[in-house]
Amino acid sequence: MLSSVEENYLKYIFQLSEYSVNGVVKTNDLAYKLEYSAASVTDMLKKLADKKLVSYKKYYGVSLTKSGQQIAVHVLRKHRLWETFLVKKLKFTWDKIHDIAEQLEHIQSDELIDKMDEYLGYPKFDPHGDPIPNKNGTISVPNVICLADAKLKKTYLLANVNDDSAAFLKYLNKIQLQLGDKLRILEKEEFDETIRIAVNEKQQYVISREAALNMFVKESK
Amino acid sequence: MLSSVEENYLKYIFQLSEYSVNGVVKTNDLAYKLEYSAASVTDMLKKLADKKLVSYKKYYGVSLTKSGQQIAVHVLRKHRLWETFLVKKLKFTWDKIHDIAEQLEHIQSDELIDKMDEYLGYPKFDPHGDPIPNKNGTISVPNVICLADAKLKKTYLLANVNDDSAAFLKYLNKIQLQLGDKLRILEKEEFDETIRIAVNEKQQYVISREAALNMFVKESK
DNA sequence: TAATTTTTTTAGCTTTGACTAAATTTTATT
DNA sequence: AATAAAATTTAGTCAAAGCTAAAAAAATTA
Repeated sequence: MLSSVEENYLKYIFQLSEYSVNGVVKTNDLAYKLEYSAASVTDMLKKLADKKLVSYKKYYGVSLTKSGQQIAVHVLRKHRLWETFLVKKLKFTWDKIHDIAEQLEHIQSDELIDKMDEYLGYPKFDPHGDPIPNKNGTISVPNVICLADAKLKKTYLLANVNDDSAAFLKYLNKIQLQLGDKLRILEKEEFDETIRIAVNEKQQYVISREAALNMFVKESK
Repeated sequence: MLSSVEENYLKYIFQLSEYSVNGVVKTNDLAYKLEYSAASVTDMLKKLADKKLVSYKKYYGVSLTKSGQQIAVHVLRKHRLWETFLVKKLKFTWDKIHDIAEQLEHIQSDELIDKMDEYLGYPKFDPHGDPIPNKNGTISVPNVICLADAKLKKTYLLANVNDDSAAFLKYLNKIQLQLGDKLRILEKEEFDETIRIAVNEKQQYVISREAALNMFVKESK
């Protein structure tokens, strides 16, 4: 069984490798992310390589092995399920949950996380809009993007909402927004990250970042 | 901020001190409980004494200071709230929750535990029938005992039930048991820990240990 | 290409919190 | 009271996981 520290290394290697060439992560980048010295990171990478969780080549970089990736994805699954729990059940605001989930993700119990998944109704996205890997480690990467990431002037269809609270549903109702509706991005305000949209080429609304994070859209052809 | 290891020491000192004279706990007893060597325990006790969390006298024993006790009770509160959550919300059986709660009790976030308390409806007892300290650290020690601990031949009044699941309430209904009813303990079966009771000097029922753990009684005068 | 800068690794140190073996203190027994 | 046994502490070791400073390799620039 791995320590939480080892789990953390794997998780961050995974996250950095998503934006790197060939999944190879540089020692310094990882050190920066973890806020450790590069020397400490080098040490740990050698240990993880001994355990066959990463392949590490001196002065070149590190990438996850199959088993290393499985563990990383499992940690990510735990992290995102806990975040979902904190927001959906305990009514935390989405900006306060990261540090707590950072601790909770290292609790060791498969039964716990599976029951939590069921309790939450097998959510596909966490409160930040990130996909939650399922029990087998597959991450649904549908061709939808979070409305918060939508491009200016483009038109999208509302594909998914990630909040079933009464308040949110009421809000959607109020602005007459339904799954399948056409959304055109008219303006993105840098200051408070609100988004002005036109719904079905008719009414215009200003959408807060909180709301946008719960809405997922696909490109309209 | 204390490490989980330190928190654990304080928790176990507290628990052992409840059954000791003057709250003084012996090094060896603590070592046995923690499954560590006595030498390791001595080491840690010196460190905890430096931090004014315990008073420790060589060859004599250790007891908690005021601040040490506050922390111990807070850890106990977390442990018991998490156990309650696991049983009430995630439908764990009461015998599987200890090891998970042992990990969860060290998550650091007051906001989390207070929201959890609220979410659970401020329960007073955990699934094992142990009292849950409140936010201020006061442990309600009502003059009730768990039915599972009731003495043979004695008569009690049902004072409290610690399970509001539909199934349990339906069960209580079925055996026509209500708060305030008189329960006489007719027989305690060693083999499976079931208890045979007479309700209001009339019907007799065999109560399973699971059920008895959720029922709290006070002595009938 | 040679020199310089940046990145990465090596070497050696620190703390936490375990361990065993030996020494000491306390308790129990003759 | 003297001795034996049990409990506890001291001393020294180890692994995990961090650190800094110095050395080495790679990348960049002159």
